Amino acid sequence: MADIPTLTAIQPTVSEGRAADVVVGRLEAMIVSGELPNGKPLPAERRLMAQFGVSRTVVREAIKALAGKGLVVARPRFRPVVSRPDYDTAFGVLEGIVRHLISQKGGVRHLFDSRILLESALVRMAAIEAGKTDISNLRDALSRNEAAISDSDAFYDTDIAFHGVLYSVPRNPVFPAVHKAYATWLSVHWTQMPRQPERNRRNFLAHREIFEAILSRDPDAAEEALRRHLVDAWSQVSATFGDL
Amino acid sequence: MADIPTLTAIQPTVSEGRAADVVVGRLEAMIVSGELPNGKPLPAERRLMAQFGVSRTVVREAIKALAGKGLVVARPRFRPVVSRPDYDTAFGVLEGIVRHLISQKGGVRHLFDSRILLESALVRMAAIEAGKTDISNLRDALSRNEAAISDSDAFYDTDIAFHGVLYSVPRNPVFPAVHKAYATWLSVHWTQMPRQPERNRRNFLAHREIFEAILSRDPDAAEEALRRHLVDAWSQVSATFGDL
DNA sequence: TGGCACCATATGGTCAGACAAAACTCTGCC
DNA sequence: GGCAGAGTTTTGTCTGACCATATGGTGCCA
Repeated sequence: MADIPTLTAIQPTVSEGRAADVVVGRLEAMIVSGELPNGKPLPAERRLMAQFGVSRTVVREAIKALAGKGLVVARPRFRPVVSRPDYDTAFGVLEGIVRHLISQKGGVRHLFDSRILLESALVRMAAIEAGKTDISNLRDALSRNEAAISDSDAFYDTDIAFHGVLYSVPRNPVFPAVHKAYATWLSVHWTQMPRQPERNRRNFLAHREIFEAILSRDPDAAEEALRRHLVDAWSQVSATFGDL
Repeated sequence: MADIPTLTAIQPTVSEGRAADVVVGRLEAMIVSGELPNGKPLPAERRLMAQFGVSRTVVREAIKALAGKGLVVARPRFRPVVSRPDYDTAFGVLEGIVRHLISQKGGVRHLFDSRILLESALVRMAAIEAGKTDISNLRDALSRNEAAISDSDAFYDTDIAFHGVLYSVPRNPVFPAVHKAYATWLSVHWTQMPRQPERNRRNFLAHREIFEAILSRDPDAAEEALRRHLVDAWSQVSATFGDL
């Protein structure tokens, strides 16, 4: 045996790997158990090094790793804040690497195509089994969308919100998180596009078409309308940015 | 200005934030540009600190951050290895947090339901526009699946492979990566289930049904068969594990 | 000549202590 | 009671050091 002495003070059973990993494991456990309450700042580094019997180097590496896992959010000069793992932070972790991915050739296209496929399935589902609440949410989102036609910024927000309702239909927290991720990752291109009320109206009409197909419980028509809408949106994007 | 002196040696324009972030940015650029070749180990920490004019502390934090972004893979006592960002490593980054997510109540269920929805869309697509190659891949995967009915381990692999062909139909690198992620994250439960040839045969028949619906270019039948298959698979899982 | 054991060195992992700058806290004043 | 300022914490970074292991070369032996 004869393992690193400092480790024995922490976790005698797990005597392998880096000390930082052990600290990470400990902190993870304390976060999920609620011993470190969500939203509260982590204890100070010096307190942690005393608590775990390791040097500050190790503590800081552990915190870095936690931040990479999305279990804490760390602004530069501030105390890291605990954030219990949820689906949004999961996709938040992807942020960094996805920025690289979409900057590669075809990256945006691949991402957008995946959205088309997923959202097609969602509208089908909506057409088949949307409940009263879903319909009502859709209707509200649609009317807000219409009201914003002359204000391109507001239209952008209500546009996203309308599509967002679709992602809420399955009552599965994975999908809203996916929606937020799509909105974030694709916003770079979308917000840079020239937007006129004319375009907004066109998009609103597409939304209404989708809504009406869902209302008539016609999945094929709903999917068809959605695909037309998204393909059209894509052609706007690619007309602006050229080869992606 | 009067910024940190060590930073001026690195990146005069970006004089904000932590020195480690600057190093991260530099290394990121060197990785995507290919200056640091994919698969090759990173330069030694002491070399990097000389190159960037920072202390080893900063270099090590930068490497940690890179690892968190999935741009390098770092085994404990070995040199970190450069890994150009791709869709697989993107989902690999999620590994840590997803383990927490699926351990929460309903986590596995949410993940599996999202798979059902996505895969439904994929079979529809396959039924509509699968090419000769896709059909042939499907057929091969199916026959390998049949041949493995009596060997549960092999059956498990060919089962995953069969579903994997579905994810390859859109010719979009996002989907194979998603498939791999699903397979990884759900394997914990799947491999622990009691598996007999009887069950394998049942699953194989479901696969064949899906394949034949695709062959007959019938998206509704294909989706229907797939949903039945996956819902059945889920009932096996939940019968084994109870409340998830 | 070729393979293997062994040793020197390079490198990663960790520690201790130090200092500047920014954040936090508490106190006293208005 | 609210606010400004001083003192205290805390983070970010640096330096220098030590240990254990990975790596690479060297010489021995078959």
